[in-house]
Amino acid sequence: MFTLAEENYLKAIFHLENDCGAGVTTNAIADKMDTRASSVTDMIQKLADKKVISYQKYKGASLTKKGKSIAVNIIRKHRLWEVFLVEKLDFQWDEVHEIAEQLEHIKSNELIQKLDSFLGYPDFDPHGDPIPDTNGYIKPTEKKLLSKLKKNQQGICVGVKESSAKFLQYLDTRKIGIGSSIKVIDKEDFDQSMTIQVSNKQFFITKQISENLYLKTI
Amino acid sequence: MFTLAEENYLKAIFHLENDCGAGVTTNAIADKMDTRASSVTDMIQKLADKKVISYQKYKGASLTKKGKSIAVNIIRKHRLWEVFLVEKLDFQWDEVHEIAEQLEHIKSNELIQKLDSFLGYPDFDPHGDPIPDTNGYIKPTEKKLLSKLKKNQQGICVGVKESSAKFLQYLDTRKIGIGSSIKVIDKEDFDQSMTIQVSNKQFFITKQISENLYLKTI
DNA sequence: TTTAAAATTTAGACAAGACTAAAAAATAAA
DNA sequence: TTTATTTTTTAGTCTTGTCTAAATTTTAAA
Repeated sequence: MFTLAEENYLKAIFHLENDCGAGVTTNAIADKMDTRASSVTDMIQKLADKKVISYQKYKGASLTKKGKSIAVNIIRKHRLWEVFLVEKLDFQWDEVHEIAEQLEHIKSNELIQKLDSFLGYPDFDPHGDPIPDTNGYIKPTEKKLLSKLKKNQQGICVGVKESSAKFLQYLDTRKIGIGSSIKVIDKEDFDQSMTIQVSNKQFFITKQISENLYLKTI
Repeated sequence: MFTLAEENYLKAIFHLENDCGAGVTTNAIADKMDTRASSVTDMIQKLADKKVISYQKYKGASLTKKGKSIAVNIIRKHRLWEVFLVEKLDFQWDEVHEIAEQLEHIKSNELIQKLDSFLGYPDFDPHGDPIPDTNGYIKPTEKKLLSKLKKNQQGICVGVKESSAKFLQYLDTRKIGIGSSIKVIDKEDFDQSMTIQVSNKQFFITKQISENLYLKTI
């Protein structure tokens, strides 16, 4: 059985490995977990003892099969709870992350199986992230960052990379959400800023925004 | 903010104070929490510093207004989650206690308010225990232990005192549940054992059973 | 390639929450 | 009321997870 702290480290390492490839550095983890490098070293040594990560001094860490399976299960729980909060309890999509951070640590396989069924076996969470199945399988999705699109290309918004409340609220005020159709009207080479069209309205957005919106192109 | 351990102590003290009157002894708490008296002493000193219990050396502890309010809120959360698990996720009443023990510590007032609304503002949990309202008010119920009834008296089962899975399963196999009509057919003075009738069937039950079933007499 | 800077690890300390063993206080029995 | 027993508290230790400061290793720069 794993402690709350251990579970959070595993989750952080999973996300870092996913975003930046294998071999996660101590500092990267410290940064993500908002803690000190020395604390991270302590913990990854403990996790290596437990065979959930492989680790060599000064060389960074990466999840073992077992570690990955634990991490994916936590992510599965997190995303299912987010669906519950939005679909059943009428939370907004920017309000659910923190609560799901707590709920993801509740230990009961039967609970998650029943919750999944109650929610109708959803495929995606409210931010468009795929929900791993019972076996930890994550359906690969062909999604593209809005920032990668060229002038006149368009797509459907299928997810957000960042899911901070502030960013999500920014999107809300512009009526951008999962399912929105977005077209690049103009793109500035110099700073990657864009003019986009979302259902008849045009917006000017910075690179910071376009790098955090996932589209499915059509 | 209170830690998980602190919350569990407050809850235990609340229940003990409710069952046996004010001034809860160190040993009683140790017993309930399955820990050592010395650990309890450490904790109640900390809780006294935080003004959630009043405590004098060797004299036992009792909750302050603030402590009681925290304890009741945890109990409110526990019972609402139990309703959710049984009503929405189709758990049996003997399966929900352990999961609710975890869920009761999730911190979000909005979550509980929305859960309450989602469940239709239930008054009782699946074991017949009243659910405190937002202000911590617990509706007083006139319920009586089955063991207090005399021969030929009867009532409706409105709750259980103990809610261990084993006891609840015992009741299940005899088709006794919340709402069951129970009549005392015979009572043995010597050991307080009883013969009771539940919808046409008669059972022999020991004192240990009758002391854990609450009835509303009619 | 040697030096400087950055990243990582170790050493030692601390708080929370538990434990054992021993001391002190309260209660029950003689 | 004095003694014996039970209850409670204190003292000291342990584990988990964190921290700071210092030492070590790796990487980047000159």
